Amino acid sequence: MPELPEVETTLRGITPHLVGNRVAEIEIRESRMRWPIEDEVLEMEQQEIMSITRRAKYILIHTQTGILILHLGMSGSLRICPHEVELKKHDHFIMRLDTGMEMRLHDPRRFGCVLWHKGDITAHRLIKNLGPEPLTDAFSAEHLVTTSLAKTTTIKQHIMNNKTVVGAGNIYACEALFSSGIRPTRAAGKVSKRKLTILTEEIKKVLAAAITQGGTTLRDFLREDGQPGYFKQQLNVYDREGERCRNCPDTIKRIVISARSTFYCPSCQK
DNA sequence: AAAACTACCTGAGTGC
DNA sequence: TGCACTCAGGTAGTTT
Repeated sequence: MPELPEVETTLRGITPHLVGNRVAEIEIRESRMRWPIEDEVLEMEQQEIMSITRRAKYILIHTQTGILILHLGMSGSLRICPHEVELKKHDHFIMRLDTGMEMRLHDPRRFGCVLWHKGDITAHRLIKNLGPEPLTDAFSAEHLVTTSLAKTTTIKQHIMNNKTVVGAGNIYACEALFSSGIRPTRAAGKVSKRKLTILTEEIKKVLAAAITQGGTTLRDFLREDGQPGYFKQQLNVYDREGERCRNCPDTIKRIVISARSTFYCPSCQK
């Protein structure tokens, strides 16, 4: 499952293949995704793709009359390949272009979605309540301090909440908390303003670094051209239970916070 | 209103 | 080799 850097990497990878080209054919091979893929997406056929943007982990493919909203869920990926390449199991949605290439949505767990939307995207039910983008000025230390005020929920849950900030998935939430020296279990309202300021910057830094590296590869994520990302080798705590901290002699611990594996260093994170 | 919980689904890995 | 079990990157929708 792709986190924000993987989604951004995917978006950058598919854009040159799609933008400016015409959709020749849409094929729905399996409509049972998080929500059914409706036949209304066929409206894309014969239309030119104008641009591709992203809001949180939603990829937005714009045509003249509407927007295709894609989400990769936990196991989704997009591939660009020539029409002749054999389809794989779990290739559920195909967008064929007039160039002879096509984009395929592959998603074994089917937690992703494919929706067609007409009109103002900011008013869409999935988009309208989202918090700020992490890599913009809208996500500031002041914003994190304000939203954390008096919160008794853990700081990890708080930064993973899409209303606080989007794009801090499980891996990068763990990593940013490590870099900031904050224990994931600490109540959000009990983290100092100084630490929240550091955390704001570390969330930006870890996401930006991962995007630069082309996203982290875990299990089934492949970039759109099939090449793996290279970020995993520089994770400090995620999936490193029992291994030595890269910053001190202590050992990385694994705990569970709201059913999600959480990794931290007991010495470096207070 | 906020926090906690549930649901969606397949496949990889582990232990017996 | 097979079976039972646990776990996995997300998040909308429901319940407390």
